[in-house]
Amino acid sequence: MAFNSNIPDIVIGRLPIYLRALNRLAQEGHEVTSSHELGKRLGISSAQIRKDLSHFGGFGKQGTGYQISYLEEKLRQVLQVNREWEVALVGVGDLGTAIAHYRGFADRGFHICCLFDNDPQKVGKKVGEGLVIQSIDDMPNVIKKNNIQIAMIAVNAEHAQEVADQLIAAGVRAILNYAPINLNVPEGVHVQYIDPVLHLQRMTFYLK
Amino acid sequence: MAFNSNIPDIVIGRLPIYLRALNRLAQEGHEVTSSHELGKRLGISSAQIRKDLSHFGGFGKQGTGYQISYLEEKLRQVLQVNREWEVALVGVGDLGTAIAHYRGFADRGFHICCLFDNDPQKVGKKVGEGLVIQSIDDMPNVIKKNNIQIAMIAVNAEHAQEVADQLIAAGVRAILNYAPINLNVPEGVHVQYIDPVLHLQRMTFYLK
DNA sequence: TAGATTGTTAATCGATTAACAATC
DNA sequence: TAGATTGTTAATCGATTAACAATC
Repeated sequence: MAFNSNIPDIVIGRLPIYLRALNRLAQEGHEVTSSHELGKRLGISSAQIRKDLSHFGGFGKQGTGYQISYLEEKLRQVLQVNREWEVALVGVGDLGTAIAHYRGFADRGFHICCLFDNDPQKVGKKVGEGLVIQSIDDMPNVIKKNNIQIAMIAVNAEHAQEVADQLIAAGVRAILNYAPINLNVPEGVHVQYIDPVLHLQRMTFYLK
Repeated sequence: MAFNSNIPDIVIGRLPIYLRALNRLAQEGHEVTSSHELGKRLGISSAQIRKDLSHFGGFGKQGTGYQISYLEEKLRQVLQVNREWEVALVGVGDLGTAIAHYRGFADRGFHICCLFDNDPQKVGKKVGEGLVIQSIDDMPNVIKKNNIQIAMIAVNAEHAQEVADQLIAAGVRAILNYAPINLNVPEGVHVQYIDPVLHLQRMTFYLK
């Protein structure tokens, strides 16, 4: 897999969307689809879908389209989601607790394996399926020992950068940040942001 | 405000990010900033920030930069977030409950004013600050009566499109969709998506 | 005044789309 | 074979960046 360097990030960003749509099509009983059908569902041009996929190989057949199960498998390979990933969650307040309870992560291959909080009152408490909240002081060691590469940050904006720095120092390479603040991270570390208010603010521009 | 039609959507999408960073700078005690400082924090070029802002007017001063409180005010005007918005939430399962409890929406001007669920067992129950879950059968009337323009969908993927159709028929023009599925909506209706797993899948591509 | 930074134009860069030969 | 759809190239479109006059 020597293609990592060439592919635009914006293309990578669309692959999970394609994969999700394929899952759905399969669930609905389809076995085959086309760039046209997929594009119609997603509001994306068929040309773009074909172009995106062509970065990784020819997965379709002229005249018939794509076999869904095969394309799913290939996209999972490309995205490296054909395995289970261990994920650390830092911050177990309201938001962190909700995340810890959310089934959607484990269902799709992301297993939350450890929880951290800096509140001594919370340390030792159980959340959800028997996960015990650990002290944030132990975070670096736990991350290193278990070779955890992915973390979610659900602490407040004031502590998010500090937590990120510690996570990265311990070896984390991908961060999903729920704190409403931009993180500064070194080259090679990936950050994605979840801030629902940003999405709402983007839409109010068009209202009235 | 006759600029709505000309501005690229991608520019609109960055304005909330600028606004968030300005809030933060103000909180840290800054009174003035520059496109360079802002860009450094956000990982965006200063030229892009100046270009983006220039779509809406000249908010800075040569030599000194931008007065933060003034720029915040202007961006809030542009985005129409200098007021409170009423938001409906559909689906009060685990995820919906977490959203209903989350303070971040109200804190930033989005007031969740009504909850709907199709489970008769849940209807009538209170969630959070005295909000009562209403039947989804009453949704159209409540939305219309209160002139609600924004809704969040937290039902499962199977019901999301149907719920969206009903919301739109009742007058909703902006939807924040937490269901892991793409929605087909008519022209003039805006949809934004929250699916944290998509963000994780995007990052695993780069790992190892 | 000298230094700094804006707002804007023109140049560059990159992403999307149209079109079509290949082929199932 | 006829019809359909891919994979790919070239053309178009749009977004980002560099550069600088204006000016605080």
